[in-house]
Amino acid sequence: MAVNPLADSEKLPVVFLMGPTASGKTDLAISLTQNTACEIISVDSAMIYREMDIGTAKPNADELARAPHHLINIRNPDESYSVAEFCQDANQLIDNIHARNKIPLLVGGTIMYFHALQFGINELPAANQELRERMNRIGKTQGWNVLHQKLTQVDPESAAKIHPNDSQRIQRALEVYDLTGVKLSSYHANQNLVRADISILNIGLFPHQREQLHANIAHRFDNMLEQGVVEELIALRQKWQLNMHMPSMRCIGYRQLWSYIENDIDREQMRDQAIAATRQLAKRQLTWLRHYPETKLIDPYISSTEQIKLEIIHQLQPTNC
RNA sequence: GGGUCGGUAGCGAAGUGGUCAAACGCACCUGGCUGUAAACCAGGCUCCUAUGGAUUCGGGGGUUCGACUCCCUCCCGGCCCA
Repeated sequence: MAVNPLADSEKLPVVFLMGPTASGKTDLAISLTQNTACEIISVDSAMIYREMDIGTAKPNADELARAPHHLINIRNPDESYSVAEFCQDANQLIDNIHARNKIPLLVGGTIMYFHALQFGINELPAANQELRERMNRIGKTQGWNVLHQKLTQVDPESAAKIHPNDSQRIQRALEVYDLTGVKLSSYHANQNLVRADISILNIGLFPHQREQLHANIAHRFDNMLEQGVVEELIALRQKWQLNMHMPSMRCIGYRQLWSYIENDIDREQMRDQAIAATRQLAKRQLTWLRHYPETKLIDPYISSTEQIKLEIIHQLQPTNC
C-alpha cells in the first residue's frame, strides 16, 4: 500500500528523509545529491547553530562543499529558533529550489519540524521571554500546579490535555492566553494552513536492531570526544555569553559536557550520560516515525545506501521524467 | 588464621518479624508532542492462562501462625589484626 504522492504531476515534488540520530541520514542525503538534481535542506534543531560542529555531528567542510545544506549555521549559540521560523524558512527554500528546477531534499531528525511543515501549524503568538521568566519564577517558588490551576481557569480544554508536571506546555498555553486573550485551544480549533502545491515523499530510516543503533551512538560520541568536542564547548563558552538554560546548551552532549567542564561530573559520567541521552533521543525519534503518516520506513541496517537510493529515485520517477 | 562490616530486582540504594513483588535514583521499554523539540512530559519495568495466581531479596537448613528482616552453616566481597 505504498502511497506515491508524487504521482500527481500537477504538484511539485519534495522529499522528506527522516531518521533517528546516528542512522546514516547525512551520508545518504549527500550521496543522493550526486545522482539526482536535488538540494538539501537540513531539518535539525541543533545544526542551526554556528560553531557547534562536532557535537551536533554536522557534515564536515568537505561534504558541505560537495553538497550544500540549507538551514545549517543560521543562528549564533546565544540565539534561539522555533518550529514556526523553520516552516517559514523551509517553505521559502522549497520554492527557491523548485524555481531552479531541482527537488528539495529535506533531511534530519527533528521530526516535529517535518510534521509542522507537512501538516501545518496554527498562527500563534511568538515566545515572550519576559513572560516566561515571570512564570518560571512562579513555577519554581509556588509550584507548577499553581500555574496549571490558573490555566484550568482560563483555558480548561488545554489544561485537561496538559499534565500538571509539564511545565513547558503549561507555560506556553498561559503565554498564548496572556499575549492574545485567546485560548490556545481556540487557536487549535482552527484549520492549519497546509500548502497544496507540493507533494511529499516521506522516507523514514528506521533501524529495527536497537542494539546496533546503540552501538553506533556510543561509537559516534567517542569519536566526538576524539575530535575535540570538549575543546569546542570551551571555546564557545569563551566567545559567547552562554548559560546552560539556552536552547543551544540544552542540546544533547553539550549539556553533559557543560556539567563536566563545571566539574559537577567526571569524564566517565559525562560520557555515559551523554550517550544515554542520545539513545533516549533516538527512541523518541523512532516513536515519531512509527506513527508518522504515510511514511515508507526503510531499515538502514538491512538495506544498503545504494538500495535505499534506488528506492527513493524509483519513487520519484513518475514526475521526474 | 582471627575480628569486623556487608551480599536486596540490569546497576546504585532503602527496608531490619506481618501493611513487601519489595521505597527511591539511574538505565531500559512504550507512548504523548502545534513558536524551547537534541526540549518538555506520562506510563511500564520477576513470571503467568492475569481486577487473580506463582516464584523472589547470595546458597542450604532452622525458629515462627508468618522472615528480606531472628538463629545455624556454607559461599563470595570490603576493611582491620595476624
